[in-house]
Amino acid sequence: MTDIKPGPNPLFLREAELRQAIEMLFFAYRDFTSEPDQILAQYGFGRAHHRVIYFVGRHPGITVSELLAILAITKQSLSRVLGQLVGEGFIEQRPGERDRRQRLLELTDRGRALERRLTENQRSRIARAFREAGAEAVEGFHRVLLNIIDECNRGRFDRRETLAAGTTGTEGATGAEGATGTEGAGLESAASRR
Amino acid sequence: MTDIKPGPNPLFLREAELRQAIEMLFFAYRDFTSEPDQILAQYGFGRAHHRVIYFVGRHPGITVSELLAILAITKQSLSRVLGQLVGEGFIEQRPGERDRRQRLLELTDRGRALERRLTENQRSRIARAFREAGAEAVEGFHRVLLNIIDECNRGRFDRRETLAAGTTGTEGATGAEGATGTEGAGLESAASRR
DNA sequence: CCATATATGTCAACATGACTGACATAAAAC
DNA sequence: GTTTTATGTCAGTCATGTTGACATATATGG
Repeated sequence: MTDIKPGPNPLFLREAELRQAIEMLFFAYRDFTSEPDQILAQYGFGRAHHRVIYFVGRHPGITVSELLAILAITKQSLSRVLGQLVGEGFIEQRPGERDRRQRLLELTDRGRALERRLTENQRSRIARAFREAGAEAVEGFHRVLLNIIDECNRGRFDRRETLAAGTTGTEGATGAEGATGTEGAGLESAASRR
Repeated sequence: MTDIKPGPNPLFLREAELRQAIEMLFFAYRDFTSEPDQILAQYGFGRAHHRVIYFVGRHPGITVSELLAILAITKQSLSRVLGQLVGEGFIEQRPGERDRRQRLLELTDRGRALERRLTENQRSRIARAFREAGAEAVEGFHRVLLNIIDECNRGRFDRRETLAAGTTGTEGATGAEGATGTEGAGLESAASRR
């Protein structure tokens, strides 16, 4: 009873540990999204807009299909928010070069500004948490979180790809290629889902 | 720390690391909730019902106010789902002893069965992730996640309390007291919020 | 005892973001 | 030249959140 786990019942402790993790995920995700939500409200946007802005910013030149695969929502749902974002000048569309049916998506300057404003918030929250928890904890955080994610979605977090995305640099015209490569695996599973 | 980051630009890597964490939270939370969502759909329920069932199960005898403070939604929103759960026999209400205005909430057998079914799913996902990541990683996971949570909500995860909840055992008639004690701090902040 | 505060419930209206189903168009592919 | 694919769109529904106003029962403090 003095310190931790002189335990009367290790199963109870394990139970408590799992329950705690469940609740921490709930509170962490809620707190993590609440500040951006407030910013978005100023623009008349919601969390759905944030997700679109985020992933378009992350994968410049992404196609609508790829975006749908990442978000795992219907095209009708995406259409509403994407339409607003394009209409209000946060996102630009341009036809694909090889396949002119595609509408490649990209942030405008205005979109990039909003993206920075929104993500900056979350980034600093994470950065603070990482700093306070220490490098070793960060490693464990990654490892556990990755294992919580469905196996079919873990491909998005391959060591190679993420680092590559950061080091290939420009992120401009080549973005489409990068996005296609990154989301290839995910596309299939999501496509089969709906 | 030794063999990682031979990197060309430590700022880029840090950027990538933060971005990766943001995305992992997104995917992890989505995958984490999707299976329970499917089960809930069979009952005509949604995620909101899950949250109510979960926290009532976790704090038997909890008051409506306390539940509102945890969920951080309006009483009108809660009323709808709570009304359904009571109406369909998943949750029971009884007047408070000291304060008869209160409606103390408790799961019925039926409610407990659903709670188990729902949470079992998430618990095994977390358990698997913990097992595959290792004890050290779990420690880091906890530390980081706790730091992501708003400071005012971290009180819910005091070492003492969680373990106490696990070791006090019975979780029956004494639940009301336990719940009141556990959520006391959180109540104020949320109460002042709306 | 009466006035006020608190715990809870309820009605009504609305916004967001998801869903399904059906249909349309342009371009690619075979 | 038919079929498939990428995308868009119309129309309706549902779940879950919101605000605002008001009702009721009980507690609490002069």
